[in-house]
Amino acid sequence: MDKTEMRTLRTAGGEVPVSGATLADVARVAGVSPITVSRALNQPQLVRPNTVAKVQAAVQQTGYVKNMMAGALASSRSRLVSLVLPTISTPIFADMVQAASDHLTAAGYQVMLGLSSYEAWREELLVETILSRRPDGVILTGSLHTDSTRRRLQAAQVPVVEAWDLTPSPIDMMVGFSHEEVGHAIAQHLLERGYKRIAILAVQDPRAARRNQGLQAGLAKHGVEVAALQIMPLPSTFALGRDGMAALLASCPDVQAVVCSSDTLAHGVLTEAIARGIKVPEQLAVVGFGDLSFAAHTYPPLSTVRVDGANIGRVAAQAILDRLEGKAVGSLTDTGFQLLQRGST
Amino acid sequence: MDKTEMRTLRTAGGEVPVSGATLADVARVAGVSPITVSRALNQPQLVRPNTVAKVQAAVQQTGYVKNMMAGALASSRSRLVSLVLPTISTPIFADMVQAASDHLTAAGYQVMLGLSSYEAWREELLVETILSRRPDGVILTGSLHTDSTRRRLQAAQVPVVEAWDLTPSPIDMMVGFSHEEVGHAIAQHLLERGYKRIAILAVQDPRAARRNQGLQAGLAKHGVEVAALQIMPLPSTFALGRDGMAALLASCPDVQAVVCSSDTLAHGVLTEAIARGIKVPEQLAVVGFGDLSFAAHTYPPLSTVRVDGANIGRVAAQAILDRLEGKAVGSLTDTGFQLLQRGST
DNA sequence: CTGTTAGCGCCTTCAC
DNA sequence: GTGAAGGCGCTAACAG
Repeated sequence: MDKTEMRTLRTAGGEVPVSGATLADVARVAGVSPITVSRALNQPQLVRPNTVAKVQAAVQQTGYVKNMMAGALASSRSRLVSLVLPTISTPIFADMVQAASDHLTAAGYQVMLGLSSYEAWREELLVETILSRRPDGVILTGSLHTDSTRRRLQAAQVPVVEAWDLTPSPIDMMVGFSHEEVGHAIAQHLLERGYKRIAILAVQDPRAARRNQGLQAGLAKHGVEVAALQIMPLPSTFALGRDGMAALLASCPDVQAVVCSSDTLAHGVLTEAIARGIKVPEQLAVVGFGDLSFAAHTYPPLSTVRVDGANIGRVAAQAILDRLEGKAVGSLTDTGFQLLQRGST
Repeated sequence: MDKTEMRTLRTAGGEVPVSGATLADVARVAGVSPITVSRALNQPQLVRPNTVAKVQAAVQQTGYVKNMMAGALASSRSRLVSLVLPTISTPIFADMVQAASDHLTAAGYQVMLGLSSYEAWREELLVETILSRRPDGVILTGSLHTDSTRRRLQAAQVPVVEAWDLTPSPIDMMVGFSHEEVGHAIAQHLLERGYKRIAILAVQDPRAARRNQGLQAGLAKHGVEVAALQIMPLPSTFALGRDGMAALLASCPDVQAVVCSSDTLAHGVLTEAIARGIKVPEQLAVVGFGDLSFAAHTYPPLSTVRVDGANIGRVAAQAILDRLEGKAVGSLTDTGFQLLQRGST
């Protein structure tokens, strides 16, 4: 039996071999060439089973751990996909990350996370750093990026998905829905039910702003103006919903419907209303936005625009993977949304 | 003016240089050697300002993007830190990731994310893949890992933080608190207030189980047994809280207090109670666990065990960074917890 | 099926 | 302050 030079580390649980073995070490132990080890590990079907076994034994013996940094450099394939988003504290974003991560991990890719806090300059810095890792794909949030960000991504010739939006000129691919259309749908929904004094409670998110524009445009067509507009600082929280509702009531005590930029906010509005003895939906309608399972379980259940964050994550990841495999991929994918009426309107 | 070979890409916005420039290309344009470019970019203080300027100009001109893969291989410093956790859908975990990510990004590191869905075998696979990237640090969740995971991490000689727990034998470093103590604190809190028929509603999380053990042990000391124990499948949701409460009431209609494994669950319990006309806290006490700002804003406000996820993230990240800079770091950091009484007990 | 050769792009170590 | 040589660990391309 070969005696490879193998340092060990004394720990509570006994001796542990210190990883430092390279492909060459494994090859020496297995009595084959380095490239054969590489193939036995990465494309075993190209190697005789017998040889594969010898290599696996040698891997065990040496405690070899593959070095993907070296692999990535040699092959220009990093097996890394970057996700860039404003925050993961919003449930729909968390759902998306979870789904994208699961999908990519299953396909043998690893996820790099970049959080921009809704700030374009941070996103720009993140993208710059991210590209220096030569990711095989980048998934961004929304369609608002600095020119520099767009240029860099294009120059990098890396598959890019802009998620959560649908506009005519993507950097590369887009997976999402039209926020203006969401606004229109809400307008129609409320008008059909005879609501007139409609207020908006939103955080400072550019996509929420676009939904609000859609809503206002939709209402305007029927001669209705928004009764009150309350913009809150990020991030969207339950407490903010309660505070925002209080502010809204102060400026417009006879409001009939409140449209919120998130379910979290809407839940706060609901709670504030109930705490004040306002009956929902008899005296007040509340509309949320998101994908929280609790929207169906609040008391009373919340009407909401449902968008499937997990699906967006899955589709975005798949778009990257398809592109990497050379498959043709549409540049615009509409994941749609659903206006669900429940107990609050 | 040098005419470097520079391919361009025709896009909607005009011509964009295709990144493909290397250090050597930049060096050629700047009229210096590659190593000088490297220094001008990474340790400018070692290079004459004049030279730095020339290099920066050449970088602009060539559209050079640093290749950290090559850099990592040559220097054995990846500037990558891995976060491994069960899910990011739980608000306290999301807070932790946000804080750790912010801290690491500010220090020039990038974050790799691994989600294990509370499954040890997934964590094991993740750690294996992660180590092949040669991260400069790894932050895990909890203290329950397979032997193989522990061994691999030790062998890799990489700084490791196990977050969210505090047990006597860390792999390397630990940042968290004792879940048994949380249970004890809750027991004491409830007993002092005269509660006798105490029920537990929890998801299948090993740390929640440890809190429950602490609670049961604390109660047992005073001769009190748990009136009902309801374990729900993961993940913890608002809806699950309502369902769990319903189940609890079915098996124990006269329950006086419900202790939940998360605020989300507790909020569901609260809501179910209110929907049934049960008065909180007059007829029922509810205790949550977490760091949600809404715990203070539910109706009525929720008593909860507050743990600061953001702080855990920050401290864990800092522990990794300190270790990388050769500073001495304690292996056990107790981040503590706070039992906050509000309107629900 | 397996091996040889030749880099990938950068940084370390030493020299000047 | 700047440069030359060599190598980090792996894989592409081509032989055999």
